[in-house]
Amino acid sequence: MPVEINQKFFNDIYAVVARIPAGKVASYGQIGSMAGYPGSAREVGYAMAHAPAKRKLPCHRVVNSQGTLAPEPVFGGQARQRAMLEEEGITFYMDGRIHMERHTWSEYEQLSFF
DNA sequence: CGCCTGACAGACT
DNA sequence: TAGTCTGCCAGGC
Repeated sequence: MPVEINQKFFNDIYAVVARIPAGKVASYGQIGSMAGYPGSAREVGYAMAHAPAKRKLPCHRVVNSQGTLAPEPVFGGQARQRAMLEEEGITFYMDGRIHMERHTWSEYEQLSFF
């Protein structure tokens, strides 16, 4: 069994990120809280930066609370990340920020009531 | 064990 | 609204 990420923190973070559905986004802080580590937004970002490709995590759906995209070097540029999100149905404001109020992911939305 | 770094967040000016 | 400062907490040295 390969070594990879043994840290429970990272594993828990990745588990939550993997559950983000297409067409939805979640902030770093939100992911941290849902994984059981409130106030660890920066660690979530660190985890994404070291996320092994094998996990196939939708890290492009994890954005900061302001709705702005990751730095240029990530995802091959913000335009690239934006394109991926738009393909999933995410909409943006004129200034380039994500329409957070409309796309932020809520666990409850996973429950099918109808 | 101490100090710096970071794909953040929220408060403050 | 934008720019700056401080708090977070694990990882790397």
